Amino acid sequence: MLNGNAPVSGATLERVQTAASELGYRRNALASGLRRRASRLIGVVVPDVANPFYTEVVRGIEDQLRGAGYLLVLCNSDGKIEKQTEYLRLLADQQLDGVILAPATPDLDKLEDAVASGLTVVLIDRRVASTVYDTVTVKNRDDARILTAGLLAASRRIAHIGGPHRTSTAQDRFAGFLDAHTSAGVDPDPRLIFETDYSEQGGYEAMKSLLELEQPPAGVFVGNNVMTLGVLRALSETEMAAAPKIVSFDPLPWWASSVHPVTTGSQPSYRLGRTAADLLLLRLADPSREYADVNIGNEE
Amino acid sequence: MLNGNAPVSGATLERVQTAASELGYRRNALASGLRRRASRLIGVVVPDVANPFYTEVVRGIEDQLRGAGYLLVLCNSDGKIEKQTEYLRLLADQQLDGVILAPATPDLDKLEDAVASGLTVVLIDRRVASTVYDTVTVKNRDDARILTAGLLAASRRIAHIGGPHRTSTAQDRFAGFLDAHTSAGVDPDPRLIFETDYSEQGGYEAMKSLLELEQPPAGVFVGNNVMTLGVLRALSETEMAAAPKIVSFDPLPWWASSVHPVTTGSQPSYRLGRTAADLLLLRLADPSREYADVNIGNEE
DNA sequence: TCAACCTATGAAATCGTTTTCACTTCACGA
DNA sequence: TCGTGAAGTGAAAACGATTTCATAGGTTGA
Repeated sequence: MLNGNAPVSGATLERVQTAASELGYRRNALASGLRRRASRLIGVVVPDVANPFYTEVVRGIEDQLRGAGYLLVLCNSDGKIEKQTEYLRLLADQQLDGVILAPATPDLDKLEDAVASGLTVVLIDRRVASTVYDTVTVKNRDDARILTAGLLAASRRIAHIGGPHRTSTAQDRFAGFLDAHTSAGVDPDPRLIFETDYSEQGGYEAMKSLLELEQPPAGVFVGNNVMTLGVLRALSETEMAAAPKIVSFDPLPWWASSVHPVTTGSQPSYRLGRTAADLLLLRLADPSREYADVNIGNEE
Repeated sequence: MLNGNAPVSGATLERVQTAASELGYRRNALASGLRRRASRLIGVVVPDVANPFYTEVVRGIEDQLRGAGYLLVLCNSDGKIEKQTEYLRLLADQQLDGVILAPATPDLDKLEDAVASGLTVVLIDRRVASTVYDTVTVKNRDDARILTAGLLAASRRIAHIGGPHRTSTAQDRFAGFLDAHTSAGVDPDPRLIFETDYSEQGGYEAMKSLLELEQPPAGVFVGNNVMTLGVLRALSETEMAAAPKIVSFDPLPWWASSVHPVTTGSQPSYRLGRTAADLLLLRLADPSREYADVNIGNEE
């Protein structure tokens, strides 16, 4: 009755509402949700909020959700499929209205389960092999190509430290890396290509290996910010006449002022979050809507 | 019945449970919560998740809550009392079991409302003028004293760029700053003392003012990490023979490798989060428990 | 054998909303 | 004046779990 759907007259409605506010009445969201089959809660599952990239994404989601009266339930999957699955299950149990998910793997099965249990899902950052989800990603391939081209302008020996090849982001960024080489007519040296797990330690070890080569690369393309932290650590441990130039995805605010300056594209993470929240709200309003696949650039 | 509280025999219970899992039965948390008057949801209200300090705190809370089967509802107050109040109200409406709050102001009234509406509250980071809350803070005064003493060992002209004096953290850190001066027998120069709002812009402007002095300070104590970003920006815009030494609260992982190195105490933010979550779980288990006021040091 | 007691079991009430439904009242046109 | 329709009202059902309650069944000791 208090949600305005009852066919009561204007005067009565008003009397009820003033009485309600005078008595300090507060609607019990649990009871309301049980009846309406909706909880006004949106889940967000990311690998790690401590990563500034995802932090900004979460921040963008929250700002957008707040306007629509939703609250945000935060979950860290640590990039592990088991944690992700467990969380999705928990979120479905809590009757969440929707979930914004940065999938740990492009594995579809687990996602299908989630959707089967009634969760509305929007994917961010990483793509999966399916077109039945709203998806928001950034221009990985283009940006990687541009960053790599910058390095190739100075030297032909460019290394690549990338994330796990099963993730679409790592694939796309590597593709951009190769694109730039093709354009420049350079054959990438396979000894300079490293695949790690997007971790600080992975970046550190890869960079160590590179520095131990007889002829270290003149430039290094690093696939994300966390690995770059490891790369910088490796660099700071090594004395060198000329350190390789570093370019990286996912900027951290301070990289310009680092001893070893890092060049990055501008990752529009905050906007990624807002866009994902928008898409989710749109789908909740109209479930039969066509699926959107938004690719966020750096323009604007 | 499915929560084990019913007086059913072992055999029957087991049969029901296997049947339930075979049918893929999932408990509806809304219905369960309505009846039990508990939602298995814990709210976290912080000024800004995009601040690495709070990010780590949130991460710690989440890790701890997950083990206990709770989910985390994240809210950014932007340090504004209105947003904080609105969120607390929303969280109470959602029948959250408890809230971990970094209070925007030491203002008690708004908090009392929240508690009156049935929310169990644990305070973090900032203290309020009341002893009826579990509180977890860090050793602000001691750390500030130690950091300042380090600067005073090199020079007697040390500046202070602090947060708003109404926050307990800013008060404590300033007190530590003064402690160090007293110990060293130095009178702080009031022209070197700045109070801002814990913002990047505030830090930037304060540092600009300092650099325009005839005799800039030899060292600067900065009250938090965000202001330090502004301080570094100001430094990078200015050519100097000898830049002032910077010490700051709340480390960012890269400050050691910055062009202008920043010295910090180690802010045990992750542990702060875990401890707060622990306290909240303890209080939920035993509401008549004595209130705890934990001060986390850097030991271990 | 029977009373007394304990345990297992199914039915029913409850949590606080929202929604449906049957019903009354009133106005209007025939 | 009566019938039709619209509009407002209050009661009751539903959401899905938990808790209480009464009852049935079984066991034990006198």
